[in-house]
Formats: sequence, C-alpha cells, structure tokens
Amino acid sequence: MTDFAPSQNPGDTPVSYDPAAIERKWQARWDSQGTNSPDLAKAAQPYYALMMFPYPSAEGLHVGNLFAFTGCDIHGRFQRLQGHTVFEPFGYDAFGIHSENYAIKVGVHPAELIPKNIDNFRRQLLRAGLMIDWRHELSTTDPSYYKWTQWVFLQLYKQGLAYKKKAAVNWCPFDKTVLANEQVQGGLCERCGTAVEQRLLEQWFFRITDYAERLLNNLDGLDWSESTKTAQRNWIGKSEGAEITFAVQDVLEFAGSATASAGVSQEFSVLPTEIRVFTTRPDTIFGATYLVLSPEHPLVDTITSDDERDSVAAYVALASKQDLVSRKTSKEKTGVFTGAYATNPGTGHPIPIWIADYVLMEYGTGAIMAVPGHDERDFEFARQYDLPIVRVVAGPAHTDHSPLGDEAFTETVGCHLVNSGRFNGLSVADGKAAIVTELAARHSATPVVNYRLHDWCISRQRYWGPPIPMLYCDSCGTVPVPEEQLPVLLPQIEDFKPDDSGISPLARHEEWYITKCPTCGGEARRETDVSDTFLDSAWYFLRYPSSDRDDVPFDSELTKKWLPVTSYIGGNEHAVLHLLYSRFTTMVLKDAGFLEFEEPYVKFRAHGLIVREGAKMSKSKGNVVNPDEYINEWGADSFRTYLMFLGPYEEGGDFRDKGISGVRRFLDRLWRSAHDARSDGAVDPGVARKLHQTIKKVGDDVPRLGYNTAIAAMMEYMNTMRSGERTPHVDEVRPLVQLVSPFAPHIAEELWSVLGGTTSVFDAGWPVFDPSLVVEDQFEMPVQVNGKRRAAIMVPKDITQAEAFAVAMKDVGVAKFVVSEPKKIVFVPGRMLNIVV
RNA sequence: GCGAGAGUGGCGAAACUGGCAGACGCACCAGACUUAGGAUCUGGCGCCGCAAGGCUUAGGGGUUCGAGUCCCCUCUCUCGCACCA
Repeated sequence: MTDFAPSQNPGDTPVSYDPAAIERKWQARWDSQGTNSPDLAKAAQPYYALMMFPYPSAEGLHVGNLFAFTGCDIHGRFQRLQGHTVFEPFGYDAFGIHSENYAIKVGVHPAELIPKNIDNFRRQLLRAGLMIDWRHELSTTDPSYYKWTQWVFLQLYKQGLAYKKKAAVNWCPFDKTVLANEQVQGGLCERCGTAVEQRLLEQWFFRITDYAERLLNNLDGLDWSESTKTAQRNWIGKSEGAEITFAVQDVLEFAGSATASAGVSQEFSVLPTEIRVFTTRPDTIFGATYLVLSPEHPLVDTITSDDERDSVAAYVALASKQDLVSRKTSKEKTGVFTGAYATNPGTGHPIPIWIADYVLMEYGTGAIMAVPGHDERDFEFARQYDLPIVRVVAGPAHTDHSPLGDEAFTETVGCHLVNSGRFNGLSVADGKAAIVTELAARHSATPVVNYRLHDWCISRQRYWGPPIPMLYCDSCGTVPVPEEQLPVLLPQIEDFKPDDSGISPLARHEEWYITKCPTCGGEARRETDVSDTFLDSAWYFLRYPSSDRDDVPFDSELTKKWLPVTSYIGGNEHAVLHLLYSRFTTMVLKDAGFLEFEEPYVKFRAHGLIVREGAKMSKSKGNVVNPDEYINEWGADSFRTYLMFLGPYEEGGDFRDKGISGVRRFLDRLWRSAHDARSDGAVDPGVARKLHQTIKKVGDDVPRLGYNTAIAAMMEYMNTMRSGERTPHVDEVRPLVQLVSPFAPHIAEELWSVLGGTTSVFDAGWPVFDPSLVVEDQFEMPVQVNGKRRAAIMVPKDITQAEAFAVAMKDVGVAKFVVSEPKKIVFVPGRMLNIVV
C-alpha cells in the first residue's frame, strides 16, 4: 500500500480549489507511487479494462477520444473500487495510410512524425488523469511490436489461411493504393472520397470466410450490445439456398472470337454448356423466365450467338469501364440479350439468357435465375425489356392467376406454390425442400450456403506498415520468413510516396528486397507489400500484458490470467471490421494452440459521438473542441465529469460551451464541503437517507455506463447535504468523495486526504449502503380521480388501500371531484391511488 | 430500398417491470449579501389562464382505471449497408 500523507492539518486556512495545482500534484504522486501499475502476475481478481487504442494524429487528442477514454477510465476505476485489480493499458495504432498521407502532406518522414505525435498524446492523456498503466504502453510501429504482427501473419500462413491470388481489387487513384472492400463507401474511397477503380493485382488474403459460420454463431453467447451484433450478422450476411444448374441449349456457333484470333482452328461448339446459378428461392424455379449473367462471367463469350456478339461485346466493354459509383447509383437497369437459351429444369421450357450489370460476379456464382414475379430487381428488369412475368407464389387471398400488379410479390409467410406442376399447393418452405430434393436427384441442384463476407485482403502497396514476412525464391517458390529472423524491419527510405504503378514503394529498393533464401541459400526477393493496419489492431490486446517480453508475443501465464478482455469499450465505427478481424485472429490463434479461448472480448460496449452545439465537429467548421484549452480553464476533473454529464455515454451528447460551469460549480461545492465539514454533532437522518440512496444509485448506474444519471444523483445529494446553507458533517461528505472519485480522481484524492485518508482513495474501496435507509418510510402518494392527478399526500409507505382512500377523501382537492360513489378504486401499494367515479 | 436507433420545455437531458412527465444541469427572471463581481446563497422557471382549471412527450388511432413507455398507421431525423439473387 502506498503512503499518502494527509495534505492538510486541521486548523490550516482552507485554500480555494485550484485544479491545476492539485492535478499536477496527484499525477506526480500516482507516477512515483506506481498507483496505476498493478502487479499483473500476482493479481487475485484481474479485470482487464480495455479501450480502443487511437491513431495518434498530429492534431493531438480530440474530445471524441477523450470522451471515449474517460468513459473507459471511469469504468476501470469503479471496478478497482469494487476490489478488482484493474489493468488499464494504452497504446497507439500508428501505422497506416492516415499517418503516411499526413507525412507526405507536411513533407516529414512518418518515422519522425509518429514519435512526436505519441509524445503529445501521452502528455494530454497524463493531464486527463487516466488510470493508465504506462509501463505497458505500446505502439504498433515499434519493431518489438510488429515483429509479432508478422509472427501472427506466419501463423495464419502455417494454418493455410493466408494465400495469394490475383484479384480485381479496389484501387484509389488519389491514395494510390488498394483498398479493402470495407474501405470503399458507396464506390468512393473511405478516406479521401475519390471514385474507386478496379485493378488486377496479386494480393495476400486471409481466409476469414472459412470462419464465417463460427463468427456468426458465437455472437449469440457474447455480452455485446445487440446493435453491434446485428451489424456483424449483417456483415457476414449468411444466406441459405441452392445452386441450380441450367443446361444451355445448343446453338451452332463458333467457339469464340478469342480462340479464333489466337490462330486456333475455328470449330463449331457442340459441347453442352451449363450455367450454375445461386438462389435462395429454389421454390420459385417454375417462375424463372430468364437467366442473367454478370458481364464478367466466364461463359459470356461461349454462349453468345453470332448475331448478338457485337452488342454483347459493347455492353461488356461499357460495364467494365464504368466505375462502381455510376454502377451503384444509377437506378435504371441495363442489359443485353446473348441470343442463347437455357432450359428451365422445372418447366422444361427454353428461357433466354441475358447479361446485366445488376448481377455481381463477386457474389454467388455470378449468374442468377430471374424470377420477375417474386423478385423486385428481376421484376424491374423484366419490365424494362418486356420479359415474361409469371406468378408461382400465391398468398391466401390470391388465385393461381391473380395478376401481380405493379411490383413483385415477395411475401412468403402463409403463401403456397402455384403454376409449379406437381409442387402446386405446397407452402413456400415445403416447396423449397421438395424442389431441391427433386433437382438434386437429377444432379442439377445442390444446397449451398453463401456469405456476403469476403476473404480479408491484407496487402497494401504502401510504405508505412509492417512488411509482409514472405520471400520469393526462383527455386523454392514462396517461402515464409523463418520466425527467428523476425522482425523484417521496415527500412528507413526517403522516397516513400506511392506512385501510380501499383507497386509498393519498397519495390524500388533492391538493396532491401534482395535477400537470401532461407531454404536453399540462393537469391530471393522479399514481398514488398506491407500488411493492412487492421492486422496490427487485430491482436494488440494480447500484447499489452506481455509488452515487456521480447521472446514471446504473449506470455502464456499472463494470458491465462488476464484474457479474454473483461470489458472493451470503443467506437461503433469499429463495430464491424476491427471487432470481426480480432475475433477471427483470436480463433485462428486458438486453433493453432496458442490460446485457450476463441472470443477476445467477453463484454463490449460502444460509446456515442460528441457533437458541438448540435453540429458535427470538424476542422472546416472550426468548431473542434481542444481539450487542452478546457483543461487549462476548468481543470481535468471538471472536463472529465462534464463530458460524462452531457448525455448518455452510449449515445453521445452535445457539447455546449457553458455547460461545464455547472459541473465545475459542483466540484467547487464539494471542495468547500470537505474543507468546512464539521466532525462534531450528528449526521442528519434525512441527509443520511439521501446518502444511502445515492450510494445505491451511483453503484447501479456506473457499471451500466449510466454516467450522466450517476452525476445527476451526486448533484442531488450535494443539494440535499448543503440545503439551507447547513454545514455538512464529515461523515456526510467523505462517502461523496468516494463516489465522485472515478469521475474526478484528482480532487477526490486531495479531499480524501484532507478528510484524513492515508491511502489513495482508489485503494479505499466503495462505500456500502444500508438497505434499510434506501427505502423511504413515507412517500408522497399521488391521488388520481379518473386518472387525473388531483393531489399528492404524504403517507406512510405501507399504507393500506382503506387507509389511503380515507386520507384521500379528507383532501378537499380530491373530495370535490368524487361526486358519487366510486365505481372502482385502483391502489398500487407504495405507489399511487386512483379513484374511478 | 434494407437493417439499427431516435423524436420529451428556450437548450443538454431524466423517467425502474405501464403508475406524480420534465430529475440534474445550462440559460433566463426575481431577491439576499456586497468594495457591482464571469463569486456565493435563496426562490422561480413546460404551455394557456387573473383564477378555478385546462392542455402537453413528432402526428393520428387503439388497448388500459392509468400510456413518454405496449399495439397499429403516418411523418421527420441520425447511423450502418446498399442491385448479395
């Protein structure tokens, strides 16, 4: 236990509240006494309070950051007061495009810039009084960290979960880099807003889709807010259906212009061609009146008839040029007929095959069976090109030939199949099963599950990231860098700007990428791409407890003790990607035998967003709150408490410049109360009652992040304690100092010591309420007549209905409305009385 | 379009399983103390009304003794996804 000498002797002249002085004093003391650095190995009740680590921007800490961190800090401090050993580490997610672009803009190397930004962040965080264990601080840009990021990559590679493929990737012409699908927002680059182009490059991918089912199923058991789970479920996007094979009817035609021009002899195609489609509605097969291929579908050339070859070629060329923006924003559906027909395996009839860009190559098989009667997109397309629309599903009110009207009929519940041969009359669900069974028997259908989730592309053709630890050797092929050779250091190069070539800046440095093959000793070439920032943050929580260890990524004993993370708090903007990627990484490491758990975060809560005066904060609007200024003027304790007071933590709030004065007034009163408190005489019973109610309320609110109402409750107690200018008793003030401590830690330490505390207030535990004092023995009973409140009368809590009625009728305000014998009396004991006349 | 959430005084917001709507705070008004001060303290503060009283939780309907809360319809806003078959 640390030694905390009392700050003031009784009889000293009280000094006025000077936040700057006492905050400096206690920050220094926490540091020198190691107050915030628990012994991780010895902790009896470990509580890992994790906050999402930030990108250390050059602008310094944003109020949004501080709002997030303070909320986590209060949670952590509260858990400590509950007797847990709380580990609250901090770090910096400092690799990535963001830092690199800024470095390019100001013309300073990121390796110089980042340490400065980090120093500034640390300075600001220290001033904010967070309970951070600075001994475990980390930055993802530190070779002692990214050595293990590379190690994580190698584990994925060893598990067969990292692979390289040539893929059409999203290319941002402004940032000059490949973007993950997740970094493309509506066809625009998430960072700079430039329209994204498609490029074909060799990329490293992680097989996250192998884990789709597990990532989905595990969600049910997690203590996360429902909205976050929903977002993850939607992102994974599971859909169950079937792949159905359609035979293309033979068309006499040349095998294709590509082969012809290559000099291969021209032949008539007589081979039966098949098209596989994915559908979630195999029950509607009889309504499939045409097929649609994506313009990039490999069979386009094969099936197109000579007559249509020119128009198809034109359409495909147009579609490939069109960027994603116009493709996604244009409402009109376009397409072109191939001249070919396929056989509907349900009806046996020929149906035309079309090409249209509303069918995406990336999803399913890149081909669909179009059922315009029961799919909105197909309906729209069929209308556009005058294709037949058939009803095969009918609701209870429909006959077999009820017209479909102006839109597709997409309902399924309580509906049955019609115009579907022997499947007529079956419910949609039964029809699905029956039709798939039937087609499967004919080898033309397979039940299939599809996911929206794509494999995770982790290659970046950029400089500021961990080099991917792979080598290419002419004789040995693709070779992983041996673990003992890690880290593959990112070289200090000056020409780190990306260019238009699609090659990483590292590829311009032969002296770096030419190396020796660890297998054969011959010449090898390093992978010149770096990995995605999301990989850095996918495992950082594992590193914190062991951040001082050089020999292992994470110590197994410490990991067993401290992980999974007890409580994780962060922004909702990471509700999908970061959380999904870290869950995936954890599962892989578990499967590889490095971990004993597979879900990294037992509990996750997302905090809200701060706006200012009703508007979003942005540099261009010039309404960004600079935490330094507010801390200078009001003190960190007031600033922290105000941030938590301005709205519900999980929803965010509106920062109003004058609002902080109310919180500061509250702390001023607390200061005076503690200094003026009397130790003689007795505690007022009414105040004591309010105190115990407040202890309960704050203790209930804080764990559920109800910070704003907890603060309101403490203010109420303050008002009670000081009402009528009375001088509070020491025993009335001391518990309040404890309640306030998670929010305003410095003033709490100071006043705790003024009131005679000899340890840190954070080692003093949490006050205990007396349940008998929490319940009032009297209450103001509202009396309603016909549901309208006519009076409120002070009565004993345990008053009976008869007594309550008698008391109520003595009240003139009530009696005058009870003009006749009551028809009914509704009495809720301890709550209210309603007289119905 | 789909998914998630929200709509309450001048403002930020409270309200447990349906039970006094507006706690707490800002702003504002009045007063006290004062060497007129961005200090402190006291009181007031949803709307209409002199009052009795009436009205009031985006709008409309419903269930109920009783609805901000539950159900149905409509409108508005925020966020996420966006032709995923």
